[in-house]
Parts: sequence; structure tokens; C-alpha cells
Amino acid sequence: MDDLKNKQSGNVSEQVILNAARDVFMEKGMDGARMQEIADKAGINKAMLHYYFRSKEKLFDKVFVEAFKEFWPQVQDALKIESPHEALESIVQAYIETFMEKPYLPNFILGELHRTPEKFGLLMNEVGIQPKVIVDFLQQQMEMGYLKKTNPMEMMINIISMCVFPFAARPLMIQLLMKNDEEKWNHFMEGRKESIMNIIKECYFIKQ
Amino acid sequence: MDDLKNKQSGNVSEQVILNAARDVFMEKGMDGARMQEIADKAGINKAMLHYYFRSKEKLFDKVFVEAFKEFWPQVQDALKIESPHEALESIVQAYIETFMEKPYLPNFILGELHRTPEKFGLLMNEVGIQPKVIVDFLQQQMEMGYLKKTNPMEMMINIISMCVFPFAARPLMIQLLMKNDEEKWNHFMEGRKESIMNIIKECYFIKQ
DNA sequence: GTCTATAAAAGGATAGAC
DNA sequence: GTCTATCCTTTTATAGAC
Repeated sequence: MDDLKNKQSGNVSEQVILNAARDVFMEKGMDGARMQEIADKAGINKAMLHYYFRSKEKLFDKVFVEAFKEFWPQVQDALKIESPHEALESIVQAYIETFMEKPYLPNFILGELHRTPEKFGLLMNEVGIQPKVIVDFLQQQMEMGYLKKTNPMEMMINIISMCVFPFAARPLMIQLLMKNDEEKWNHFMEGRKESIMNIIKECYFIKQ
Repeated sequence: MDDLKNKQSGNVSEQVILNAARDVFMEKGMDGARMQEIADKAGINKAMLHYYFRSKEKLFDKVFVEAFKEFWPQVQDALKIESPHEALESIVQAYIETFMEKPYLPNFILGELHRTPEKFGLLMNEVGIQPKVIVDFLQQQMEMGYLKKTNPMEMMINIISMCVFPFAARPLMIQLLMKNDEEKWNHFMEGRKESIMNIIKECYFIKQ
């Protein structure tokens, strides 16, 4: 009975900590994050962080892996769709909708990618992320005649660039182009789901 | 005579420090950079950094502003070109060639943009950077009938995204798509100058 | 201008009571 | 499991001799 109670309350704390850690790490990155801030946001003591996760780095890794586990399955699912048009539409939607909910995520990922590239690769493998599956998907579609024959890697980069980069540059765009109107930004990005698809159609689909 | 000597050696040190600081800040960002590492790389003592620049933040700001002063004029010059095709080609070249020489720069900028957005805006103003001039240029070209009439902000974002994002994701691409072959990466990015122009032509230029 | 030594503060981690 | 108190290291910054 006591065991059960402890375990439950333990799990709750663990999740509370992870949520707080996610917020702080996403916003500040590993180098900029402070354990004190995470503890404060979780409403607990700094010592508890170490009790549950041993070290800042271990806590960070948990947050990092969880972020990908949430996102990557959506891309994998999209690639199972037969119609290339709908598959690409799903990917564009997955990227833009995920990042509209978590605007810090792209910068967080890019920052950590540069900070520890080797470790980044290891964690990606751990979660089973393989960007190459998108390239392979595009190549197949080209061979089957559903897409124009071009460099599939180039095509993938272009699509992901157009989806992700605006989030990476978000504060700049909001400040200097949207005059600090966040609603305007949301509206702009909402519209991009369609306008990116238009570019993809124009450049990569075969016209009849 | 002594004055002159001192001043010269002072300027030399100042520039040596700035170069070292640039390297370290670019690679590690403000939070990850250490004054000790900068001093070591400059071949001088830590105390000298403070003698010349007072604080880490002031040194950082100098580096930050200098990075933009080197890059932005190229974009401004490109916008003076009459032919929209050549103007856009110059912009694409300016971005890709600058970042091939300084691959850390995009991530550095994006990181600092998120770390202190307010300050970022101030420093941009200080250097006289106005992303809106690109939007205005595109809009004029549309009104003059040289480009298809679309949303110019969207067009600008798409072009910059395709130029810059690959550098932001560079370590990932090199590891997982190029099998750690940096030459392959350079070749890939070299080719992108043309392939990005092809997309721009396909989507934004008026076909006769 | 340049160095050594050191102050001063911050931040990650642990010990130990409850 | 949770807290307080504290240790220990790192890091920025300064004082002062040369």
C-alpha cells in the first residue's frame, strides 16, 4: 500500500520534472538552462532533480529523446500513404502543426545538433530516426513515375527547409516583418501549409 | 613614439582577440563559450580580454555586429541590380558562398536570435539591417510585371529557407546523408546555387 | 600593455535529517 | 520521497606587480 503510494507520487513528480525540464531546455538549450530554474518551474527542490535523474546531462537526454519520439512517428506514418500528393501533404502538415504547438523545438534541435553532433547521431539511432527513409520514398515515387525525376535529396531538403526554417527564424520574422503581432504570424504559417504544397506541385509533380 | 608603438600593438591584440572570440562564439554560442578558451586561442591571458573589452557580453556584441557588417552589404548590393534574375542569383550566391566559408554562422545567428530576441533587434537596427528591403524589392518586381504576382514575404522566406536551412542542419546531413564525407557536402551545396535558381524560375518567373 | 594571483559569484552535485 | 545545508568546481571579473 505504501509502496504503491510512493510509486504513484514518484511517477507524478518524474513527469512534472520532465515537463518543466522540457520547457526550460527547449527555450534555453543545454548550456543556457539552469537546474534551479527547472526545479522552480516544477515546484520542487533542486536536490530532487538529481534524485530522479542523477545529472543535468541525463535529464537533458531524456527530454531530447522524448521530443523526437513524439514527432518522428508522424513522418513515418505519412510515408505509408500511397498517394504521393497526400503523403507529402501529411509531412508538410506534420512539420508545421508540430512546430506551431512547439515553436522552440526547431531551434532546440538545431542548437544541440551543433553542440554535440556525435551524441546527436547516437540519440537519433536510439530512437530509430533515419532521414534517408524520406529520400528513399521520394526516389521510389520518381521511379514509379509519380514525381518528376530530380535529385531526391535536394527535393527533401527543399521541402523541409521551407517547413522548418521559418520557425528557426520566428523571433526575427515576428519582430521585423509582423510588427510583433503573433496572430499575424500564426495566420501566415497556417497559410504556408497550402502555399508550400503549391510549390511542390509546381516543381515536382508531373503535369498532364 | 612610445605612444605609437603601444597603439599599434594594442590594435593588433584587439584584432587577434576578436578573431579568436569570433571562432569560439560562432562554434559554441554565448552560453557555451568560455573566456579561457578565447584567451588560449588568442595566445594571451584572460585578464587581457577584460582589459580590452570589459566583459564577455561586450566582447560578444562586437563579434556579433561584425558578423553582420560583413554579410549584409552583399545583399544590399544585389538588390541594386536591375534584372530580377541576376539580383536573385546574386542573393542566392551571397548566402551560399558566405556560409560555405563560415558554416557556423547560420546556427550562431539563429541561436542568439532565440536567446535574446529584444537585443537581437536592437543590434540589427544598429547595423542598419532591414529584411523588409528584400520584400519591397520583390513586390516592386511583381508590380513591374517581372515576377508572378504572389505574396512577396512568402517568396522571400522560401528563398532564404532553401539557402540557409541546409547549413543549419549541416552536421545532420553530413552524418546521416553524406556518410561523413565533407567533400560530398561541399559539392552538394555548390550545386544548390543552380538548383535553387531553377525552382525560383519555375515558381516565380513569368514564362513566355 | 601584459602578467599572476585572487576575489566573487554561480551552478552542479551530494550528505544527511526527516 | 522530500527537504536544508553544504561542498566543490567552474567561470567571470578585478587588483596589483612589473
